[in-house]
Amino acid sequence: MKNKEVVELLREIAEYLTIKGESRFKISAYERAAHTIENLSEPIEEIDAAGKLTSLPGVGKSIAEKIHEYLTTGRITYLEELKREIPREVFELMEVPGIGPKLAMRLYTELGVRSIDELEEAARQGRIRKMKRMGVKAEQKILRGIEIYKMDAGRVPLFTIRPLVLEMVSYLKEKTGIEKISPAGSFRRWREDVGDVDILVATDTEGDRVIELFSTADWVHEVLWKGDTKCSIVTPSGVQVDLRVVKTESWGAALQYFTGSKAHNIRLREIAISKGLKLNEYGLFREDTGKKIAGEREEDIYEALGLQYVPPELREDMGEIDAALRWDLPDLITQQDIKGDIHMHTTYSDGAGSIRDMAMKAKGMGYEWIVITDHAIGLGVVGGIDLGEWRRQLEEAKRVEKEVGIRIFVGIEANIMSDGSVMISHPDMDFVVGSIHSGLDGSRQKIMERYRKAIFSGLIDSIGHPTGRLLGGVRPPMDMDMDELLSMAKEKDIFMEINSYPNRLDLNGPNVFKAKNMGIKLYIGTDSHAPMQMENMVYGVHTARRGWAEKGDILNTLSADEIEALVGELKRKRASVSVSY
DNA sequence: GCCGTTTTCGGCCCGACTGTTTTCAGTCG
Repeated sequence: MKNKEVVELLREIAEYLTIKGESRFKISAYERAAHTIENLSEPIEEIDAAGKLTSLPGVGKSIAEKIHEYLTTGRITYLEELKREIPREVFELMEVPGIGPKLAMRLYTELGVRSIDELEEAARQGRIRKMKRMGVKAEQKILRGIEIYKMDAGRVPLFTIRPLVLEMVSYLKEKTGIEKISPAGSFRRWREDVGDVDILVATDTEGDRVIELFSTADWVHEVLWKGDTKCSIVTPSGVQVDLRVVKTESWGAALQYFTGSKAHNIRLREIAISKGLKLNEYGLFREDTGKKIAGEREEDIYEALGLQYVPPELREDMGEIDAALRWDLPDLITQQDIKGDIHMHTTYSDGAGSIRDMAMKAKGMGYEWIVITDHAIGLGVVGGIDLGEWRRQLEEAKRVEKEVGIRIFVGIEANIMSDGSVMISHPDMDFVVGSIHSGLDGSRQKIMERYRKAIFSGLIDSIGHPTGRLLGGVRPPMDMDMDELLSMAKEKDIFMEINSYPNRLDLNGPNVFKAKNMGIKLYIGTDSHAPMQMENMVYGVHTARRGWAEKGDILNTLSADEIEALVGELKRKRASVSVSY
C-alpha cells in the first residue's frame, strides 16, 4: 500500500508551489488531494488499477496523472522539475516563525543565506535591514523568530502537557470566577501530540485581569507577547501556550473556530456559504443582512448549519461532516460506560501494587470488575510468573474478591517469543493478552510471522499494544502491516487492545477506526503498574472516541456477569487447542 | 488544480496583525 508515500509527495509538491508563489487555490488543491488519500482505507494502487483515481474527491485529471506516474515509474517528473528550480535550504528558513515562503526565497537569493545560522549572522550584521521593503523592526523580528524557533519543543505527547494545562484552567477559573475557560485546538480534540496549546476565555469585562494572572504565574518561563485579547507564553518545558480572550456572545463560535481542525473548519464554512451564511470566529451570520444567527453556544453553530453536533475528537474531516449532515454520527463511548479494566500488573511481576491495592482502586473508580494480567515468564528483565505462581495468584485473587467486593479475573500477559511461540497460556486462565516485548526492531516479515503464528496457535485472546511504539520519540512503531494484523484478528476472532498507557495509545485513533469498521471487538487496557495509573483510562476512552468507537465496540462496557460468560467461552476455546506444557 | 440540480468559467474559507508603506503583501492561526 503506497498511500502514505503518495500523500507525502503531494504535500511536497504543495510546499514547493507555496515557495514558488503559485496560486493558493492550486496549492490547496494538492493539499486537499493529499488529505483525501491519507484517509483512504483501500490501497491507492487498486484505485489506480481500476482507473478510478479521478472519482476521489479533490483528485482531477492532472493530479491523477501524477499519482499514476508515481505508481508505475516510481517518480513524478513535475516534482523533480520543482526540486531543480527551488533549493531545499529555503525550507529550513521557513521553520523560523515570521518567515514564510516569499521572505525565505528572497533571503536565499538576495543575501545568499543558506541556513538558520547564516540567517542569524546576516541579521546581526544588519544586512537584512538593507533589503527592499525591510527595516530595522523586520530585522529584529527575525532575530526574535530565531529565538522562538530555538526554544520550540516541537510537537509533544499530550500526556506531557495535559496536567499543566488543566492546572492553568482551574487556577484561572478559581481566581476570576469565570466559568467559560477551556483548552481548544488539538488538545481539546485529544490528538496524541500537540504543537502549541490554545486556551480560550470568555469575558466581557475581565480580559486584562485574566491576561495578567496568566502571564505572571509559576508556569511562565518566558512571555512571548502580551496584548489586550491575546497572550503567548512558553512553559519551562518549551511548550507555547496561547491565551485568547473573547466576548461571551462569541464564546461558542470562538471555541468551534479554535478547536479546528483546519480541514473540518473549512468544510463547515463551505456549508455555510452554500446556505447563504458566513462563519467566522465571532459567529454565524446571514450573508445578505449581516444578522447574527448563532455564536454564544457551540452547539447552536452546528445546528444552524443543519448538522448534528460533532464531538471534538471527530473533527478531523474524516467523514464526520457527511455523517453529521445525515444526522448519523456514532454515539461515542464515554468514561461513564466503563465498568472494568483489562490489562494490569501487580507485585507478582513488575507492578507496584498488590492485588488488593488494584482492586481497591478499581472499586473506588466505580468499576464492577478487573482483569489482572501479570507478565508471564519469557521476559528476561521483568521476572514474569510461571504457571505455579499464576495459580497462587488466582487463590489470592479469590480471597481479595470477597473482601473488597469487586469481581477479579486473573489472566496473563503472555510473550510472543521471537519464533512466534506463546509463553505462556493455559485453559484455566481467564484472559490471555499476547504481546511482543522483544525483537521490536525485526523486519516487517519477521514481525508478521510472529503475530501470525501466535494468533493461529489459538492460545491468545488478544493482542496487547500492537505496534509497540512509545510516544515522544522514544520508540517508533514496529515495522508491521496493521491491515494484515487486523485481518488475522478478524479471522481468528480475537480482540485488539487500545493500550491507554499515556505514552503508548496503541492502537491509536485511526487504527481503532479501521478495526471497528472490520467488526473487530476492542478493549481498553490501562496496562497499569500501580493503582494510580488506572486513572489513565481516560486516555483510552478518548483514543477510542477518536476512532469513532461506540459503547458496543468496547469490552470494558460489559457487566461483570457478561465478562464472566465471555471468559468462559475463551477458556473453552483455548482448552480445545492441543498443546503440551 | 478542482468543481458544477443555478455554473464547463469563475469561483475557490476567514480574519488579525505587522511593517513598510500611501494601499497592501506577507504571515499566521
